[in-house]
This record gives sequence, structure tokens and C-alpha cells, in this order.
Amino acid sequence: MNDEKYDIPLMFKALGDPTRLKIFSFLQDCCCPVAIEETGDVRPVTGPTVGEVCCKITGAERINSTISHHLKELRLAGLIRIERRGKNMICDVNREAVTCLIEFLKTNNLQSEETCC
Amino acid sequence: MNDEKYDIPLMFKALGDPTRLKIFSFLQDCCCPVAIEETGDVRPVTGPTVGEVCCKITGAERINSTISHHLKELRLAGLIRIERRGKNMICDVNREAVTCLIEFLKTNNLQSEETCC
DNA sequence: GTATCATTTCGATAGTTCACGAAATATAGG
DNA sequence: CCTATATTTCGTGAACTATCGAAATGATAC
Repeated sequence: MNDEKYDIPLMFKALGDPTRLKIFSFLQDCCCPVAIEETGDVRPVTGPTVGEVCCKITGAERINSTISHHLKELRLAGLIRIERRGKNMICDVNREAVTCLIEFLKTNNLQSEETCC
Repeated sequence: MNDEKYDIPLMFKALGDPTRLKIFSFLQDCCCPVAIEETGDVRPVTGPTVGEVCCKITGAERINSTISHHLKELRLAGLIRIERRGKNMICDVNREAVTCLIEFLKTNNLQSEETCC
């Protein structure tokens, strides 16, 4: 799971900004349905639009270029996917990437607090 | 586990720099023995010194102020502990903090790739 | 106390990032 | 094609960060 596919420091960096972490957290809580392709790839079926994310995070109606920028960084880090659905772009969390981070953190981080080697 | 005790974005930010992630990774691999106090607190017994970390990360013999700075950031984020042992400062990973991150990432990140709500 | 070793703090610099508004792009609908 | 809607890209300034060498600190050894 710790492929070359994901850039671990880039993913952590993306989550290291409070605004981005809020966005990520919101998308995680949305827990949107996904479709599984013949290839085995997973892609979002529905989910919050960029506008809905903006509204949720900033409280404002208007779409914010800052949120767009943060979404792009989360996307470039591989943590979320953004896909057009008609007029809107919809977002969802890339669970594989998150699992990759979890695996990284789990390494040598056994719950036991005794000496391990 | 998701106490107020840890600042999640700050921890992710600390891990978001490649140099710091290398340091953290090295300390994780060291997997040093820890002592359990009467209070239940855990503290390092032995572990790499700051000099050893510098050597490992930069390859140089000399202690590097940059590494010192990165260690401080990891410490302020709560991810590692640094303690004096005679002339040296020794480092180790704070597993509780790491577990806190893992729990955060696990939320709504079930392995199942089907619709979950 | 003085010298020495290990590490941190300070100060400067170059580079990066966040946030904002304005302009550009892409899609849908008439 | 023209318009409206949704979102991204661009340009800018302020704030932050990484890195480096030099000076300061703190602990031990003599």
C-alpha cells in the first residue's frame, strides 16, 4: 500500500492547513456513494459540489477562489477526487490514499507501550 | 483519543515537510524502549541523540541547526519527545499522538468501498 | 572556575504559501 | 450564438518557512 503512487509528505502537507483539514473532514463525513468500474477503480457517483463545500466551510454563498485552490491541493496530493457532473464539480475522498497514510503511521506504532525491539 | 490535547492540523503540518518526515520516520524505526511512570506517563529511556539524528538525516558529522529546528517543530506538535540525558538530548516518538492521528484518519474511512450511508 | 562538548537560539535571506478580487474557462440552456 | 452558472486561473501583497552560519546556553570534566 505504500506505493510510489502517493507522495506521503505531500499528503500530510495538504492536511496541515486548518482550512484544508476542515474541507477534508467535511468530505469524509459526507461519506458519499461511489461506483466501482470494471477496472476496479472507484469514482464518486454523487457528493457535495465545490459550491457546497465553499458554503459549508466559509459560510458564504459565493464560490471562493481560496477554497478552489485548497481543493486543488488536496486533489494534487491524491487525497480527494473532483469530477464534473453537469454544471457542477463534485468531490469525494480517495479512501485508498487515506489508507496509505494510516499504514504509514501504523508502522512501528504498536499500541503496546512496552519495548518492542 | 481525539482530545483537545493534540492539534491535528499542526501535527499534519509538522509531518508535511520532507525533512521532518524523514526524521519522524527514522525515530519511528528506532522504536526505542520507554519507561512507564507511576502516573502512567511514558517517557524515553534511551534513543538517538539529536546529533545521531542529524548524522542520519544529513550525513554530516556536525550538528545542524536546521535539524534542531525541525525537531523542535515535531516536539511542539506533540509528535516526539526530547529529553536531556547527560550531555545529550535524546528523542523518541510520542505514540499516543500518532494514535490520535490514525483515529482521525480512520473516521469514516472504512475499508469497504461500498456506499456506507 | 575554565574548557569542552552537545545543542539551541538568533539573524539574515531566499523561497513558499494564503488569501483576495478580477479575469478567464467550461458547460448548459435558450 | 448569446447568456447564465459554476468553477478555475491569474496577479498581487502580506505572512510564513527552510536553511545557513555565528553566537549563546547548559551540562560535564578537569
